[in-house]
Amino acid sequence: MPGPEESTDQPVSEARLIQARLDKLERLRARGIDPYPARFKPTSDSASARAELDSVESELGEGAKSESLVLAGRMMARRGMGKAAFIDLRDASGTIQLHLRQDVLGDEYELLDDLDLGDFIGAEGPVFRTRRGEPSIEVRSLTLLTKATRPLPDKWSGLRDTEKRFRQRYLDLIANERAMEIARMRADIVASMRRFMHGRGFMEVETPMLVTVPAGASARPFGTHHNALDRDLYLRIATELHLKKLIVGGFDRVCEIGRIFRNEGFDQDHNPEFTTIESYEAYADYNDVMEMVEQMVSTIAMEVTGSMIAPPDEVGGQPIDLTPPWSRLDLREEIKKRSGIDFVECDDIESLSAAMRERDIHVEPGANWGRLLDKVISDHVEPNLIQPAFLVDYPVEMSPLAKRKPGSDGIVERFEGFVGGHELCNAFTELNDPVDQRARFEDQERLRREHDDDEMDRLDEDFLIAVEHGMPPTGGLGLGIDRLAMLISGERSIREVILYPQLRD
RNA sequence: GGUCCGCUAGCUCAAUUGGCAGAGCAACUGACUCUUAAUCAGUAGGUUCUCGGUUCGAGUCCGAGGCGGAUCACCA
Repeated sequence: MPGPEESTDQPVSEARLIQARLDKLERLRARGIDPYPARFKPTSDSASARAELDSVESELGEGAKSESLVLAGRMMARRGMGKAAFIDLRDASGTIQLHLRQDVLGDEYELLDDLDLGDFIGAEGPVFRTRRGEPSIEVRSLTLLTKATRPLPDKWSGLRDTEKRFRQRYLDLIANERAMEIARMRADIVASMRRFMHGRGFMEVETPMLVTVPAGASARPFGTHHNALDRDLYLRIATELHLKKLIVGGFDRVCEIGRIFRNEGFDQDHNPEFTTIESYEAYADYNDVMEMVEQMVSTIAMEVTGSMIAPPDEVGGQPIDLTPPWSRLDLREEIKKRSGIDFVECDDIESLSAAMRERDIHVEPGANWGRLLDKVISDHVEPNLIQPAFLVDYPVEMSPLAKRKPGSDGIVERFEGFVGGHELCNAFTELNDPVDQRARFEDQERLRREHDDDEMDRLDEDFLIAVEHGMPPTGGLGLGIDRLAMLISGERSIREVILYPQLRD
């Protein structure tokens, strides 16, 4: 973090802008005004004031004035005309104009000389409509609430520099209305999701982020160290195994909304820390989970935006219709249709690699079979799934935690949900056969060694012991909340839906 | 990690072939009692991301680095 005031490094012109504000600060103090008063209680806000004006006008007709209101906010613009002035006041509900007159305010009008754009001020007075029709506060009392000593970004052009927007998100929020809109939308999405899950009887829990075995997904973990125990720990890469142990413990519907961490690159679809919801429901299977996902996502979209139609995934593209039911597509058939590759025929690394090379799909040297097939899916299938769809029934090789599908050799009851050409969720009928689960983990460990792949899932003995005690039939889900926020807001970069995205130092 | 693009005043952006670094907003001084990107007159404000090189002369060309973005690879 930079020091408090790096005046020696500061460009001269910026230092002069700051000094001008500090000079005003001193003048104010000299006049006995506290530039940082401890308390101020607004009785209204800009949106309520506008509503109040509509209400008194409908009652008393044009030229009506409300009772006196008290508002507080940031001064965003000023238009001075000598003995009168207009100020645009921004608060959390919007913006309203203040009208200040020297003959009304008397000595308090001089306060204006020492105010700057960006200062927080409080104003008291009735709301009225100017001759030009602008709802305005006729200010009878003006109070400085907080002096800002740095200048704001340009009031008209806003803040475009992406680096500054992400590193100093508060400036983005102040300068760009869209930034605030997205942040609100994301908060609404999470709130709506909680209502939905709680309404379905899910108990929301919190499980450890610091773990001794980073298991439950294929990903490279962040490592850390516990000093008192002198022991290496990892940041969780999934919440899956802890939640399933709660199903073993007897809860039949649990979920967790929380941050997980994957030590991988970041780009417009990936951030090293991101948020998921995972849920586990006893006596449900993956068909029940599919139904829940389409209900949940469409309900959230409706509650947050008032529509089940999400913006197109690209400029000029088709709007995305989230209305249930979503298509169920057999994975094997879909891969065949899109790439001509049949993974049942290409059942070893050599034949699959050969089929991929024929189609100019990059074959990563040393990759295992599941990883290769995943590459085929992400190259040829995923980009075509614009309207919401579930890809259903995955090969067991790439799904170590999913239950085998009865009567289908080598296939598990797993699905992934895709929207706008991106993966949204991953779910399965959970594997609860402890002998099979142990064998699957051992396969993963073997693949890790043979392919030198440190992203393979890890054997978690505590989890295996729990499953050996008996986990009822369970349907589980993992869904990316950042991706959901991108979908519903129509933003193409994950950085726009994360308030503080990862950047280089 | 590869390739490409960008970085100029607090903010948004200009700068011709390598030839005096500019504008709008913000700031400062003054005028102005219904403006709303207020208006009018004036003033000031620069490590052109950093370091090195070529050149009489570099914002501009070359090399290295930093940060950001796009794309490819990787990361389900």
